[in-house]
Amino acid sequence: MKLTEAKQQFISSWGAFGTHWGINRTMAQIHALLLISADPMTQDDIMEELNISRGNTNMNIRELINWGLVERVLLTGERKEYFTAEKDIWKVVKQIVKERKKRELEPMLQLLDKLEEVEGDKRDKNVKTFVDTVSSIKKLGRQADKTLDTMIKAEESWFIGSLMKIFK
Amino acid sequence: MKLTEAKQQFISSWGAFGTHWGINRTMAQIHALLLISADPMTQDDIMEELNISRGNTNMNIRELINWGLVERVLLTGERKEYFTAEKDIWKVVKQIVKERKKRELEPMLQLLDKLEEVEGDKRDKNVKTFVDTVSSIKKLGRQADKTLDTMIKAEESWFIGSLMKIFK
DNA sequence: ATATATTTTCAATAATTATTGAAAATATAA
DNA sequence: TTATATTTTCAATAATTATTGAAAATATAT
Repeated sequence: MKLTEAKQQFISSWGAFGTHWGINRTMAQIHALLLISADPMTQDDIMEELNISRGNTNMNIRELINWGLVERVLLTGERKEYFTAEKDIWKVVKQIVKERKKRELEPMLQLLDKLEEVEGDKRDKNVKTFVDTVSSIKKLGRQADKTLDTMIKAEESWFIGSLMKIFK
Repeated sequence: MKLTEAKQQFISSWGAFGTHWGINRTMAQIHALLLISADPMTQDDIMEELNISRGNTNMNIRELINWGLVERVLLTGERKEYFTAEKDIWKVVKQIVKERKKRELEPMLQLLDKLEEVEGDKRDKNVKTFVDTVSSIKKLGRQADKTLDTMIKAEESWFIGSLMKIFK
């Protein structure tokens, strides 16, 4: 397979992958493109490569910057802005986990705390089922939160190395 | 907070949560409703509770059954079908992980295998960046795949207990 | 200062995805 | 068997989300 075709396939399937994770296709595609590009790219480069409009490109680059996955690069003597993606995949994964934890897991845990204090007699099976479900989700969620904190601080070798030896 | 309100909040935020994970709102809401309901429910019960149409309810129940999160219950002497959700949250999480691994991670790994074999001289930095990126994603992906296999086989106590002691 | 390049915004539009509801299919009862 | 209840399908429609493109804002050069 030629490089051009391989790049296309990677970008396209990374985009499709993203949509299963609540990320819009274009954002994932821009990320993919920057991941496999040796040099930083301008908005115009990205627009041309992916055949998308200026506005779309701009908004999705901003969003990638918000997620901490892409950064602006200033090249001396160049007027245009250049963009590049973090290439260390472990760092990328940790950054995504960190953001999603903050945006999704933590608010959910806060809500569950409130819901657990529902009024009513626990001898009522409807109350009991509700409270039990909420409690068990909360318990698992809190544990996930802690585990993810550990992971965010860890080196890649933690994941690649030790984990499997211990649980084999 | 009253049970009715708490239920509403739980269902609504579980639905919103789902949309960040590529699951449609209604499917997540039906799942939430069944999770916190003491007794199995019919399609009509669900339709009424969530204010959604028969077709929508039916399709999303089917999808939840495909995911292995909901099952049909036959009550003696009843003509209608009843549905109930697995209440053990650890089992639910494992089931979701299992399905997503199969549907998303495994196909992605297969693709990466192919892409890694791209033609071209690795001294060309474009080829090198592409191959290096693909390889490192693959490496992490394979490790994740193994780790998730271990998790799927494990007891909840694995997650709640040992993991933190080791990595504290 | 003015001119030009570049980035950002956002209303209009397009594309995608979810939902309805009624007809068809299936299952159970009489 | 026929009648009735229940489930399933799916074309039409609604709702949501993504994308465009041109105007406005900003930045840099002359």
